[in-house]
Amino acid sequence: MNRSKIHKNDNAARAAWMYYIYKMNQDEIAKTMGISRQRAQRLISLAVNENLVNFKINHSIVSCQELSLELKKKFNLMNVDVAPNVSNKIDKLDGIVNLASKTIDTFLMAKKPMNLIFGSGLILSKVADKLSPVTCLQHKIVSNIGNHGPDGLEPPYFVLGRISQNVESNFFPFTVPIYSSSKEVQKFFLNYLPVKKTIKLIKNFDACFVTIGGFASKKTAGLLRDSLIDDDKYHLMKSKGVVGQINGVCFDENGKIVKNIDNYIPMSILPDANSKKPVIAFAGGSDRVLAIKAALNGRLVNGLITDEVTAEKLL
Amino acid sequence: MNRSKIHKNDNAARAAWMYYIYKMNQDEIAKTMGISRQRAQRLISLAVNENLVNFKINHSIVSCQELSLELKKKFNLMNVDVAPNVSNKIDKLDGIVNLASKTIDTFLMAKKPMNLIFGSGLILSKVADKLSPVTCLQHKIVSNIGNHGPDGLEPPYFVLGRISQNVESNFFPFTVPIYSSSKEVQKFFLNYLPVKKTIKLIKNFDACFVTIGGFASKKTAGLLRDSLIDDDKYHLMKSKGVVGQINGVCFDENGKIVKNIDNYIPMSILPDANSKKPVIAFAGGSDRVLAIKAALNGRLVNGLITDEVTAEKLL
DNA sequence: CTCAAGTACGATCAAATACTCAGATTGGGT
DNA sequence: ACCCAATCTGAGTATTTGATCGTACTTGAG
Repeated sequence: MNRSKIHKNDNAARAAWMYYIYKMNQDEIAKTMGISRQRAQRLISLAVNENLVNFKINHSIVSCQELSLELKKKFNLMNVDVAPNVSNKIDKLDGIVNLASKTIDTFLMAKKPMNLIFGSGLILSKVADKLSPVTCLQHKIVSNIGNHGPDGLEPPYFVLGRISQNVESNFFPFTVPIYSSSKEVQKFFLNYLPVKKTIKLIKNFDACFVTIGGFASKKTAGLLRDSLIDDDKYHLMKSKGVVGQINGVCFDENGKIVKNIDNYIPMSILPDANSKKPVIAFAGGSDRVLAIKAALNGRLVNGLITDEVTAEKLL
Repeated sequence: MNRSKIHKNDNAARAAWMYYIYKMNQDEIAKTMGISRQRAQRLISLAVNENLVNFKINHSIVSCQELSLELKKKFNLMNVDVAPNVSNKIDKLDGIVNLASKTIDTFLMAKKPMNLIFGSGLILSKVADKLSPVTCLQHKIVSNIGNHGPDGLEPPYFVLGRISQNVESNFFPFTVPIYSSSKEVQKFFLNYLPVKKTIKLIKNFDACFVTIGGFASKKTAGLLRDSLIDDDKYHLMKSKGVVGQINGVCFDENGKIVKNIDNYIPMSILPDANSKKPVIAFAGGSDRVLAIKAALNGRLVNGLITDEVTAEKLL
């Protein structure tokens, strides 16, 4: 955030304050600030786009509330949030993204220093874009998924980088490949000092946020779609019973991690969800129900933010 | 909150969610919910009026931020919040009310059981109306100002009652007069068992919220305006150096409590602001600057929520 | 059952807001 | 200093939202 942007945001926040809190209309705001009405309109819309304005609906929509309680009970979870579903027109993910970013905002605002661990995935990267601008130098923000793909490529969702667009904090990327193709490579990285340090941070986590990837079809398997694995590997994995993955770590329908996949040693460190600390998954969509259910049953996570339809299917 | 209202609020919340979170327009919402556009509009506006929608501006407007830091330092305060000022057209109080209700909302949401003490005053009653609907049976909500005036009249701002419109909790009114006119009356109430119990709750407070009343002129002296005292008493008090009051307890320009006013024994119990617990005043307006400054100097409170102009005058 | 009072409804219109485009301004690079 | 590109601006216009009003429906008392 550069200086001029801060100055602009200041005006935007002021305009938004007048609009949403004082309920003034754009004409009045324009007059008060000595600008044109259009400019006032643009400031307000800027404020909304820059996530300076938070809309919170302060009423648990009964059906979502109920779903969330049932999920909590059935899978013995710590945190569950269910976003209302609407029509198919609206991207289901938006609701999850909104609730997720609120949750993370809360952690970021906390005064107590924490190690906050972030995985990867489409939802998480959208969430990162939607975080409220904040400075929280007390925390450490750590990635628990490798920062390069098999060919040295940058993986598609560079979550930490996106977070740093909005949040001023201390960032610790995980400088390993998403998966190693040999034990030698794995060994090297596990003994590489910067990596060792990051692993220590991850193991001392205070909260962890991940997405759950599906495996049902070629289209829904994120790993394949993002060219992190090829067709052959995809089929090999399926034949070994893989139904989903978190940060590249594959698991079967019971949530048991599937090891021994040739040339595929996932490097991500998944925090222990049996601890008292939250390990929250953001995931939804009917093509992922199986994967989510497996992850919950295997207690790979202890919290879930999802949407109404998915929640119903999980029960 | 009766059953039908809850049901209605449920739809309202859903509509508001679609409008503010999913950014759908009223036409789309109407189609999705199978209702007319007008009805959708009315639901959204209902949601806003019922405080189901919270607008939070997530950006410390730089000048307000600075003022708040300076105030904190100058008066050694725990919490300070400054609402941006706009034009004279807009009621200055609205900004204070907004920040204040957010603050109180936070306390109400807390899981830890607390004794929350509420005083009286115009701002506080507006704040009460603006609280988000919530159930918090873990807390005790206690009044520390008497619930009847000198002639048995109900005082103008029945804050506890207004809070209970929005908040489901345990309420403890303070069943004494705002002030006693004789030591006998005072003595009776202080020994009256229900009162003793409430006093105990007040002394064990976890947070306390009050307003600061001015005394500068007949118009600005709330006590007089609300017919709790008469002209004679007002002049008597002024002659004794009174510049402001909290819950009817009068103090001079150093924030020292003025006692020995004939036939006027305020019954309110002001919590100790030298403790670590927050005692927060909601107050603003140029006619109250003197009173606010006195209260801060005398450390009758340890936190303040005010507006930009007042903050500047305090420095 | 009937009537009156109050509430809800949707059509219509006025007001407010969002978008578009063409000209103006700014700022970085040579 | 000049130029180009990018951004910003305000007028005009399209879209969306809010308010009014008369009708229809609901409710509760008699």
